[in-house]
Amino acid sequence: MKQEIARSEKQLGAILRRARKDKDLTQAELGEKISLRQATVSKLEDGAPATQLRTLMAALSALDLELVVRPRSKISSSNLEDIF
Amino acid sequence: MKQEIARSEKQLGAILRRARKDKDLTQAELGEKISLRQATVSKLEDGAPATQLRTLMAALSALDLELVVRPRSKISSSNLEDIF
DNA sequence: TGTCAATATACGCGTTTGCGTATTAAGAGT
DNA sequence: ACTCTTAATACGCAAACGCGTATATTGACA
Repeated sequence: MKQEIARSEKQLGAILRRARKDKDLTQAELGEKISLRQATVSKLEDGAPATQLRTLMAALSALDLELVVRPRSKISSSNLEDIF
Repeated sequence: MKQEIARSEKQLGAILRRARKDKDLTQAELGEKISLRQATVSKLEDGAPATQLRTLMAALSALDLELVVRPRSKISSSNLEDIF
């Protein structure tokens, strides 16, 4: 899986949605794993800015993902190393 | 700057605190940049689990950081220190 | 076009945010 | 010990969360 960059709640939600679908899970199934409602997963993936950190971390955990914090790259869409 | 891994709100808060100090900013100064109170920055860095995504993303932006979502590595960096 | 699965949205509720304002506690240095 | 800066905590408030429950709405496909 490619490393996905998120600089906004919307981007983060989109990444989570893709990751969930890659694992062939429905929002309800993911919610089941982490004791959150399907509706809550929906809002998270939509990128609702007031979503709680707890919700994000739970989803990441269930999807076997982790966060990396790093300095912003010059080019947002991709890595320079990938180009050259 | 090395890439820091966060699997919990607490770890995320600790990373943000280090990044802020590296840039010689006080909580109040960081708050000023993103129109959040010093108290709000304090809670974020403490790893309050119900902190809003908006708050996280704003802080990352002001610190010129970005998030990367990736599959979990086998051994987390925190565990590495315990082993060696 | 109709059906079914999946996702988005709604209501009332208890909880917690971030707010303004302010105070308290902790750290660093002389 | 004292001072100055910085960080943590407190109060009351409006807003939004995630909850249970339930209902739209969407999308895919026979």
